[in-house]
Amino acid sequence: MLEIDGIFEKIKSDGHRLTKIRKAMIGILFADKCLLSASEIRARLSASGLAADRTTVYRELGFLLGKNIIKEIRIADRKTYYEIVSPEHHHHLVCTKCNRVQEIAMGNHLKRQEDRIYRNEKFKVLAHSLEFYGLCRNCR
Amino acid sequence: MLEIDGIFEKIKSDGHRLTKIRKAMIGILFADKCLLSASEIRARLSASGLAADRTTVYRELGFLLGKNIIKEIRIADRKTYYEIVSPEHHHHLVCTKCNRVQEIAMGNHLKRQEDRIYRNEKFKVLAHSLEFYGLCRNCR
DNA sequence: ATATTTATTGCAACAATGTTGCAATAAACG
DNA sequence: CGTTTATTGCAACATTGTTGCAATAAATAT
Repeated sequence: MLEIDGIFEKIKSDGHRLTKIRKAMIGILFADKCLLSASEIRARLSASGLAADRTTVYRELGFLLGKNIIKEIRIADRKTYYEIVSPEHHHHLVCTKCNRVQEIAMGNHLKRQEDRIYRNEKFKVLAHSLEFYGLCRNCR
Repeated sequence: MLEIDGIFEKIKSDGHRLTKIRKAMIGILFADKCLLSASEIRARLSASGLAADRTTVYRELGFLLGKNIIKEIRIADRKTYYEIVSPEHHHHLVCTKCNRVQEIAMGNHLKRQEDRIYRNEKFKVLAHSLEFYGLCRNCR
C-alpha cells in the first residue's frame, strides 16, 4: 500500500469525504515533497483542470493541518508554505539566491537544547522551527 | 554614549535624516527589546502623539532592515515581528498559551551544525532562524 | 439506480498586511 | 532664510486569509 493511500484511508475512517479537490491537494503536496504556498497549490489545481476557490484551498489546508497530514512553514520571504508531514523530522536549507529549498536532518542536537531549556528556564518546548538561509551548491 | 545615540549617529553619517518618526520608531524598538509587529509599532507612535501613515511605517521598517538596525522574525501565528539587532545573538521561546516571548542564548551549537552542512552539502549558511514553541514557566 | 444526509464547495463580502506612484512636506545644509 | 532632496501622506492597488450562507456532491441507505 502506498503511503498516500494510507492518508486517504485515515480520512475516510475518520468520517470525512474523499473529494476530488482533497485528493488532488494531497496528491500535489505528496508528489512535490517540497514547500508550496497556498496560491501555488491553487495554481497547480487549476493546471490539472480542477479550478478551486481560494476559500476552499485555505479551508482544506486548515483541515489537513488539523489532521496532522501537512505542516506549515514560514520562511523569511513573507510567505507561508505547506508540506506533507514526513516521519523523518527535518529542517530546511533555503538558498537566498535561487530560492531552492532542500531538506536537512539534524539528529537530536536540538533535543538536548530543549532539555536544557526545560531545566534552566522551566519552559516546556513542544515544537520548534529551524531554517538555514544561505547559498546552495550551485549559487555559491 | 547610549547605544541608541550610536544608531542615530550612524544614520546621520550615512547621509540620512533623523526625522521625528524615524527617531521615535527606533526609540520604541529599542525600549521594548521585544518583538513588535508593524501595526503595534504604528499604534505606539500614535499613542505618543506621532500619527504616521501605514506606508511610512513599512518604508521605515524597510530602511532599518537594510541598515541592519532591526531584524525581522516570523513566528507561527501568521505575523511578522521586528526587533532591534543586538550584539548577543539569541533565539526565542514563544509560549503558545499566553503568547509571551522570551529570549534565549544558544552558544555555538548551531555554528557546528552549519560547518557540518557546509562540509556535507556544500551549502554556505549565512543566517538562520530558530524559534521554540511551548509552555512557559507560568502556563505549564 | 435513486433518494437522503450533510460534509464540502463557491460566492460575496470583508479584514489585515504590504506595495507603488506622485505630489507635498520638512530635515539638513549653506 | 533659501535651497535641496530625503522623507512623508495620500490614494489606489495587490495579496493573503476569513466568515456567513446557499448550492453542490460524496457517501450511505433505500
